[in-house]
Amino acid sequence: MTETAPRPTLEAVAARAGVSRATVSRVVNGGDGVRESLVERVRQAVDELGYVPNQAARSLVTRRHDAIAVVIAEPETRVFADPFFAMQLRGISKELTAHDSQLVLLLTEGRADHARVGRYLAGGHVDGALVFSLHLDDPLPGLIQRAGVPTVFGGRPCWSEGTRASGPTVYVDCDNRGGAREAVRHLVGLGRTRIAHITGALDQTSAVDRLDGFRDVMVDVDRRLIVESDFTPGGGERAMRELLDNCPDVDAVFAANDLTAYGAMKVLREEGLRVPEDVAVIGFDDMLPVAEQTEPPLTTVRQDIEEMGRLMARLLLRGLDRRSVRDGIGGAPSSVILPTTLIHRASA
Amino acid sequence: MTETAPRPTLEAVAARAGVSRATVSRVVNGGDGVRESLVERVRQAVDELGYVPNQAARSLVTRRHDAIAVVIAEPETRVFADPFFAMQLRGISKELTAHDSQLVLLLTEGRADHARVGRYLAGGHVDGALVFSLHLDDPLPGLIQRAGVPTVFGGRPCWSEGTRASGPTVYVDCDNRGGAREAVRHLVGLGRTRIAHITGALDQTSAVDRLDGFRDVMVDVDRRLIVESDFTPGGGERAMRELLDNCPDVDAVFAANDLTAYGAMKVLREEGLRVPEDVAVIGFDDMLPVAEQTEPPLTTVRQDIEEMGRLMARLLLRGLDRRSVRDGIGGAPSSVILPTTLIHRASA
DNA sequence: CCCGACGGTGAGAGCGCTCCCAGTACCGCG
DNA sequence: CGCGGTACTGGGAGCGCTCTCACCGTCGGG
Repeated sequence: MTETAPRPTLEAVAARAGVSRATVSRVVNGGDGVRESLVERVRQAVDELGYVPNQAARSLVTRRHDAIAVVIAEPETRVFADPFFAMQLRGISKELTAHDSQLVLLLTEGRADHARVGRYLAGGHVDGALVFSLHLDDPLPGLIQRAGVPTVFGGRPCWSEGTRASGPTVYVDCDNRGGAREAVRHLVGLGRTRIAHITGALDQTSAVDRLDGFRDVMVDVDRRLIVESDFTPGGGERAMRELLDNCPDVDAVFAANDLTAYGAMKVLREEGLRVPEDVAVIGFDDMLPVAEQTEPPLTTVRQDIEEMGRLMARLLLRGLDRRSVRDGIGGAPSSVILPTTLIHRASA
Repeated sequence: MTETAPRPTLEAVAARAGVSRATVSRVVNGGDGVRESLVERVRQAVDELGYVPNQAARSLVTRRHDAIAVVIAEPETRVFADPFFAMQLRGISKELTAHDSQLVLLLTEGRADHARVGRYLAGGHVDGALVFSLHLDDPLPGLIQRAGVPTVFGGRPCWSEGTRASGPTVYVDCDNRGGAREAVRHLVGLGRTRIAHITGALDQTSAVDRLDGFRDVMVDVDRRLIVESDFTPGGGERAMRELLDNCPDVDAVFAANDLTAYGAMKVLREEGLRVPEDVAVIGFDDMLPVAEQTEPPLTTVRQDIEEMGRLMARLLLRGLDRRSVRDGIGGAPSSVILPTTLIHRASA
């Protein structure tokens, strides 16, 4: 807790370098159109004084903040169990850093926080927002778009009634449905016939899409082979038990994510069933710490989470740049669906 | 990506309410010393116009930002495997929200980023900083303290030579050493005699402190019973293998954290050893998703991670408040060591 | 030889807000 | 009735920066 010293201003640098404020400003912002000898002199003055621009003053006139908000709306404890957000954040952070922007993190739980987030975003503190983890009937996306902040969503947002915004929605997602299809087809190719699906939390589009992918392949599937769950290991355990009770002849499981698969495999082991001999298991996400640690290692659908984060940031920043050059070349950025890959390990 | 509308200014609100800018400002900042009827009128004008103060303009004059930086310096991928940071962040976020402050997240990897972080903090963008995950010989803490930003560290920082700052250092940590002692004593109480320790990454004080705690109890321990590791599940596996090779008679393991314990238990199971009958295992952290999912459920030393985060934020904010009231009552806040609790589950 | 063009440079006007200080109205009291 | 307070309220300066625009010198072309 040291005392902060008063910081030198542009004026001070100008005085020391024997030039005007305007010239120093030009140098600090790139130095275009300033004689080389002067640039040098100003640079030196900046160094000597340890000058750092005052961001508040700068924002006041430029109306830019070089900061974007990351909103994670996760009322549950899933955030902890799941390295998902950490990886996305890492990707976002990298991209923003490269663009000299800051990351303002807004964690919310419960609706009460929504108003606060809406107010903050509307307050023009940031240039844009990256929004995650939306659930059905969540008023947040509507709130945010109404706040007029450029936004990119992580995962296809689902709109609750009437909150649907007018403008185009930009989001980044992976090909949940296609990935699921590939996983299930792999199980079919293995000769499995009683293939089950443990779903994710169905108030999220990712879970719904994966279920749809499962259904695409297993058209007339026995209803009891689809068990609703919630993306957690505990949920996976419960679902697997229910599955074994109802369909003891199940010979393959496609779980909505790796954590769920982990829970399911735990139950299978407890029940003395071998993976993959008796029951083949496939997960989703390829969360390394989980997928590689299971016994046997988990076959799973890989999505590049960090890349998704990076892409979201890039899309947002590109949109901001474009806007600032008065809608230059090309239209607004549009959504991106990243491909998935099936990673073959031992569990299927 | 909607277009942002021009936002109303104080002036506009003043005009609408038929008062002066100063009065509106007073109302917006609490409304003390303004006639009730006027307050009402101004409030209404604010609502009608949807006025939100311009933070940049405000910061420019007040020199406060209502934002604090959270610096996570984690070059490795540990961040992903470990819900640790997510939980701390949650705690910090809660506390900051309650104080109307924003959280600026600075993720760094590698020394190159350090300069950037130093520059950012020195740039006076935030009122203070919360810094995590320091390793030995890390120049970051020195850099930060020299930047003159009020800082609270997460975990006892270790200073590399010569970077030690002059002022007092404030940090929040749990009682790593005491917790370790309690765990090991518990194993002793169970009648175990060949008690091993798998350490964490010894370039972090938490790992060193836990090792010290182990040594406090196991004074003349067989050197081979201490195996250096790195806080990861994979590291735990390797360490456990080494342990079994060198000391097949080991009958208890105190692992530096739950993840390591998990890896160790995996190897024990593979080797056909029963937990806790043949080898008792204790972890550290009580990371719920891990500790409750192991087989058998893990006995571990619990630290309240979210509370640590919250406390760090509270300490920092308190320091800032105090400073602003010109060093009012009491001195600067000092470090806090939180107690740990041994959670008895089935593994020991 | 004059004029316009052109690369540099500096003066000055704000950006939207807070805060100091001067001003106004109204009260009670001598 | 006037005076000193008390309780508000408004005017204005100025936070540190960017950006427009006027200005200066230099150069080339007519």
